[in-house]
Amino acid sequence: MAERISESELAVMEVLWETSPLSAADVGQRLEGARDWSLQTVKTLLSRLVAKGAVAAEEDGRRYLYAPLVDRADHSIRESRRLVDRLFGGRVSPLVAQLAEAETLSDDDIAELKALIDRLGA
Amino acid sequence: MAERISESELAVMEVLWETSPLSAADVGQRLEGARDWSLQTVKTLLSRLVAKGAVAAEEDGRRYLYAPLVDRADHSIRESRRLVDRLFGGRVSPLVAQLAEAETLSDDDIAELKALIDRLGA
DNA sequence: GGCATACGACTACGTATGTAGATAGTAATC
DNA sequence: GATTACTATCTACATACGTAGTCGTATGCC
Repeated sequence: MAERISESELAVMEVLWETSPLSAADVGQRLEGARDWSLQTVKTLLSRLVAKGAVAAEEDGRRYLYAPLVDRADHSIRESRRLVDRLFGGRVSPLVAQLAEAETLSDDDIAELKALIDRLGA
Repeated sequence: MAERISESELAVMEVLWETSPLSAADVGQRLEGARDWSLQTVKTLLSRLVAKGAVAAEEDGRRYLYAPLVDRADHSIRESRRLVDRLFGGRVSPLVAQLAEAETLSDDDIAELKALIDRLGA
């Protein structure tokens, strides 16, 4: 359950987080446009996710319906923590500071952050 | 030059960002304790980094001295952007909000962020 | 000059990842 | 009942990554 989810696998998870349960064909359909994958590729990713315990496969006749077992927020947090730990010594403000300095923070981002911090600090 | 730097490679980069240029043996020495690697492993990582264009190897007699070509801040930003884009739709505040909610933000973090945001918003 | 040592280059090997083809079973259709 | 279509399973294969051993050569010491 603590296995990492790769980038391609994440695209599949996104679909399942959006709607689930879905069949492999459904997932493939919803990925069209976003990813140029054959259905086989989607199926491989799904079975790897099942093997990793990130997705549940429930039998539905001759096919499976897939649903996420990993919570989206949990996953995001774990990955974020990893990154903050690896790159910023575990401190969040340097991350924000560097993004700000690189001008990759929009005014909206800053306003949202301000509101958030006000709430946290209250 | 835009090649990704893997996790193990990052440990090597950290050493070089700290001090450079260094010989392979120097790098190995400085990694003792942090990573339980043989010197060969360090050398392999160094040559992969050179192949990726992330590290320069300057001849120094019969050995090389290695120095980073990639800037640390640049690297951190690129990786952070990737993560924010992949997991939070490119918006930073949800990242901070989720970390806050998961209580992985210390009071110090929050204070720092507050100061930072105040500066940015000024 | 011969031997130990230090160094880079080449090779190795298991696992993860990205991407997909081939195959076999089953259900539906003619 | 035979053909067709859909599904999952198995197999495949290149590249990346983690980790390291071997080899050849140059160097320094005795």
